[in-house]
Amino acid sequence: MRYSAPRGTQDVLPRDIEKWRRVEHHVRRVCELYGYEEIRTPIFEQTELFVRGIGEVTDIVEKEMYTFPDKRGRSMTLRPEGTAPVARAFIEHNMFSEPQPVKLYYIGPMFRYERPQAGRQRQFSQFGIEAFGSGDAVLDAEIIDLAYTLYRDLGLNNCIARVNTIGCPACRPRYNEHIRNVLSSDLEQLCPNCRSRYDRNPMRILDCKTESCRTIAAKVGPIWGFLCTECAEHFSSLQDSLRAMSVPFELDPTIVRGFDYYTRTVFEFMASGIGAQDAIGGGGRYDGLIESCGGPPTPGVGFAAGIDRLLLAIEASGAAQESQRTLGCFVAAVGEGARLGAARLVASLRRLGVSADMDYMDRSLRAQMRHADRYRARIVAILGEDELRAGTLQVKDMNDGKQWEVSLEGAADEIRAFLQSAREQ
RNA sequence: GUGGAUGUAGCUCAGUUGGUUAGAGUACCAGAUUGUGGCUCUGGGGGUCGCGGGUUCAACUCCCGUCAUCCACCCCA
Repeated sequence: MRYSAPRGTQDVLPRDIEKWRRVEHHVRRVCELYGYEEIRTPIFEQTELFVRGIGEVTDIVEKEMYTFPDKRGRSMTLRPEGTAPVARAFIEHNMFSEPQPVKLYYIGPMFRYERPQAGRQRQFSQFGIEAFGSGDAVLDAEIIDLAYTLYRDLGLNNCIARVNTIGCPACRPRYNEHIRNVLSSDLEQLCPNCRSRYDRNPMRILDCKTESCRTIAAKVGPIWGFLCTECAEHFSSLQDSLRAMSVPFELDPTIVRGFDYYTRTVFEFMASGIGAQDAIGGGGRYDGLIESCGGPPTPGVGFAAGIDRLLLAIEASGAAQESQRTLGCFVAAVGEGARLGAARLVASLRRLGVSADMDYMDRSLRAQMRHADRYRARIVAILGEDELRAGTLQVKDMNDGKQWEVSLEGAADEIRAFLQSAREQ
């Protein structure tokens, strides 16, 4: 039996690891630059947390969760997103008694049982940020600015935030009512999906991709005019803040987002050239979430982005480089008697902080040189019977081919010094 | 969950209207007068042709099923 990685999962091989580390590095750097602290939550939670947090009638909860019973029969679920677990931790550790707002970020694998395709895996990596405790629209803008800054730092230019508001439980029903009124005569023309949305969640009709639905939905018009005064103020304050921060954005009334917990601000970032799954980040405000997860009424805003898709977008936009292993010193041993001496030298080099390696395949000197070259070793130290007798070592600079002799005693220090000065040039 | 495309060496792919021991490039290993890398040359190992049936004298090739991968729908990061 030959095993393969489970459907929708992938191995990140050594040659690609540098790309991942680079993105993860920038994520951590930018988040901390903006005052967010890392939090790590479990990879699985009680199923109930996601059902309550994300919403019972969302696609994620209805058909995409990796749910399993543990040995005591309790229903557990591999986290499909990061916000609900972080909200749970916020409540569990009484963070509402810490200085507000509490600004957290996370990064790690998420799981959704879906058919894989370009930019969509069953296990995928996501990072996200959450700010709890403040309802200030400036904070919403700060988060969009953080995302924008990160994309720029990763080399993703022409990234623009598409921003909208979806009101609050006070004013949204009026807009939903409006949508139903406008579309009541066109019900027959809508796709089956949208027909059921008409009753359950009419706003979702606005971001349907079906051409016919889009033309029909176009006559609904944006929510702006239906907002309550608080939501309208919040929305205009958000735009003022974005402008003050010089964050480019465009208003897009079709952005409505998929989770139940969103209120007021919602936004998305798209990339081009990475396939049909082109959302590389999105988020919004969720003032009701903490309460619905069992905590005190606490406002919050957040954002999440898929690392895998960022990588695709970086790849599509051009410069991405493969990792190459490099070695400070390869020690080539000739003859059985030299092997021990080579092992001793390799060990001392490593203790001095010089990356070093040797041959373990009983190769000829020629083959060892070839390998040193493939390992991209800067220098090769050659130790044979002659050198052993004389207590010396041949050292060769693989860049210019120059070779010289050093005394075996203190060779490690000399090699280290050479590499040091070579690096400084 | 639905639809389409594709499965031949580690990787990228050839393989003629079905016809003998299934090929190339690359990667890997070794060697090129026995102690020196990149370039070049030579040789070598490596494939139950995804899997299971069927048609046929004969199947990598045709048919059915199945599994996997990719792409798209749905939805999202």
